[in-house]
Amino acid sequence: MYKLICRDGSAKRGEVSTVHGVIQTPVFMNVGTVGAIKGAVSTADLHDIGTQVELSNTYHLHVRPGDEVVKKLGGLHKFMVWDKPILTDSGGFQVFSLAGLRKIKEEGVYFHSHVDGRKIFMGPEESMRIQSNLASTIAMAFDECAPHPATRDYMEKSVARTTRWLARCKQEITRLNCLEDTINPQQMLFGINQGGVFEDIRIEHAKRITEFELDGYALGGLAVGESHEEMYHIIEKTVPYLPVDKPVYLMGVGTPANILEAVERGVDFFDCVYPARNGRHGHAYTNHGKMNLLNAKYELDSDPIEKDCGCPVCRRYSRAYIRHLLKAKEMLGLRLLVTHNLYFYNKMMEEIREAIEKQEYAEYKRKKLAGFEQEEM
RNA sequence: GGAUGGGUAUGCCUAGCGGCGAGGGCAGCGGACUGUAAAUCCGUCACAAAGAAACAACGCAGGUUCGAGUCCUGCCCCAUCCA
Repeated sequence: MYKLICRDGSAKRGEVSTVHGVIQTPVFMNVGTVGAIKGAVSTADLHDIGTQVELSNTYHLHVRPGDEVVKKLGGLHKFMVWDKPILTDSGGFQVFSLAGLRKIKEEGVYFHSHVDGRKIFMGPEESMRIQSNLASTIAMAFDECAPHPATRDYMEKSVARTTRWLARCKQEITRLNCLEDTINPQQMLFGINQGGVFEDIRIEHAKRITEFELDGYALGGLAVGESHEEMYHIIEKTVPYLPVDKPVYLMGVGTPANILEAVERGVDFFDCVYPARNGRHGHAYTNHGKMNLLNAKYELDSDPIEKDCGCPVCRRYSRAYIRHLLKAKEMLGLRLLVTHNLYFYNKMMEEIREAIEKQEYAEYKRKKLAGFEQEEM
């Protein structure tokens, strides 16, 4: 259930009530693809840094350890020891990212497992069944995340198929939620809008998927190679065709700046591998932009990543120490950086929610973006 | 003193067995990454250079050869073993 608390321009401040608690939106979901945030960050750590929703992946958990295993162990929440909401991505993104290992058909997608090469079939029903076994709070519809660039013809056919798949997803999850041994019979379903950078296809598709009366709607297939301007334009043109009383989720996005722009255009949910991956790769997010702690200039820098940051890392450790850990390939270095980055994202979302409530979003966004442009401290 | 094995570029390790204008790794330095096949990948790493051509450099000195990091001789170092 989505409750719209207030609006500031197109920006929305809302709440999503779920069986695993209330999600304050706009929200950034922390990505833990295989049921773990890469970088050795535990679910206990996630509680400390204000994470509201964890995101895991249908395809990856199906390959290993297997969704049946997770179900036997009581579902993903119990398995990974996380009692707040979990959103599972459907495997649709793997249709895009594992392009060299799969074949798309009307019935679904044939993958070669990236782990051992064995053949895996996943269609809408399979994806829903897996997600039901995982018992996530929110399941995503199985879609094709189409590549960019794509021809108009390809996109039209892909989107039409994604719509047909959505009908099958809806039917299957409705059936699964009624079964007696379903762990989470109140599992929610979000549909996914596609269409690449073709505005009219996006809008037409938005109208079509809205008819399914789902729990939320996502914009997929963005940030896959198109320019920021194209992405913002598509968001701006498509969001008005999605219901205002349902959460809108911009999948896989993005940089702090991307999020600030998308919130202004009415987006409620985000997720991105950036804070975790870039953290593992030595980058720290700050209010003054991104810093690469691997750079030689931090060798003797005894300051924390960010002086006024309230995260558990900045309260204790210096840039020089974290740089040393990264150089020494100590796992602790990755963990500290990823923890800081996720905190940074979570904190920014908190500020965003506050700014919308105060009807100061435009000003908040302007200042925040200006800060990112500043020279590093 | 004798035996054996070695000395390869900018710091370290290493490939090489007559066509080398010398390959790789580590370390260093820089960059990329957007619903995670990513603690990954890419670039750079003698001098000079916008780039191209050309040029320096395999412990040292000679020699054989059309051609030597590679073969031969002497010497200098290093390691291990024997006195």
